[in-house]
Amino acid sequence: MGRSPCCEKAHTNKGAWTKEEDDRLIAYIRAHGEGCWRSLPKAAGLLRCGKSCRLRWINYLRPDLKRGNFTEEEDELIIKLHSLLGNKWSLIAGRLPGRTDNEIKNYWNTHIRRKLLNRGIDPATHRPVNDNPTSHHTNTNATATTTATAANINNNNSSLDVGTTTTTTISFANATPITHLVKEEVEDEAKHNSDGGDRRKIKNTLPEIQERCPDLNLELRISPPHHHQQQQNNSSSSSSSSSYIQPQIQHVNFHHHHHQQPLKTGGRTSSFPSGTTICFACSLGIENSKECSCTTSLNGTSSSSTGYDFLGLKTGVLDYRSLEMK
DNA sequence: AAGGATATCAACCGCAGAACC
DNA sequence: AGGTTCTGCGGTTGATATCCT
Repeated sequence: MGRSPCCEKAHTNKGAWTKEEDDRLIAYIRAHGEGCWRSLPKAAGLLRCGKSCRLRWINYLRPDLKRGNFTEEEDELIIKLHSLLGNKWSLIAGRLPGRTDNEIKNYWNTHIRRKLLNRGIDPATHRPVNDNPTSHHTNTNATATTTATAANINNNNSSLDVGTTTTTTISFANATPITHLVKEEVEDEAKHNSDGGDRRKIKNTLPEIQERCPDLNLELRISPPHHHQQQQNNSSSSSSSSSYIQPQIQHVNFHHHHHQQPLKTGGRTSSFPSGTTICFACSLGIENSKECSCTTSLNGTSSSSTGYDFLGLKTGVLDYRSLEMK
């Protein structure tokens, strides 16, 4: 597949941006909005390649960037997300409002890696440095892990047959040996929802999607698609592979040590046990998105103030249809 | 004060999927 | 269907700042 260079390199500036270039870019995007990066430099009167403009805007000039030092909470969130997602910086950044993937990537490489090493944790595997991979499956902890994991696979049905309401619950707590069970689902979700789509890298990081966060227990329930989705598939895709039901990740159960009250959701709205119905999209800070089906938000306040789109519900990477907190 | 080592982070590069034609 | 373009991603580089001797 041939491709032309993204710009006339001979006529473009490189290196650090000047104040004037920044001003031009900001002014242009304010007037015309983002997008069409290839044609933007010329239209904005910049001697830069489109990619460079995009990067400058996204990583530095965007008005919603937070800047400043990372907080301890952000540190810990990055560590947890990295333990789940690996080097998927854009996904991690999607859960840290005001932070960019580049910023987080740099921060990881310069600060957090060292921080974890000082704690005796391998930043690549999130395991103790002296816990070599070959011994992992044979030590006593690993045995216990396997047992616990098996117990956590709560499969209501032995198969994923068409027409059944099979749900498989996978707990990420102690979930190392069952990584392969969710690997396919996450990869599928990621490849459908990742904007840039980079399966090459997803493959590289998926083996790391396993429990390394002792206080964040993520459970995935896998079951056939929702009824409405099947209808959608039937109507929109004449070449649907009806003999093959793509398993769906249905639930994420957050078992957080400090949050014992249940938050059960179903579809776009969720209900507290008391019967209070909340909008799932609102509860996750995406009340203005197309996912939002209500006009009110949790507790009458804009949940976007939380800023978090935890686990990709905004970006759609992990398009869980319901969320359950225990 | 000098200069070498190390840390930081903005920017670049190449790749790959999506979208378009 | 296949070629081309656009876009976004993660890895890497290199300029600058800071620290250390």
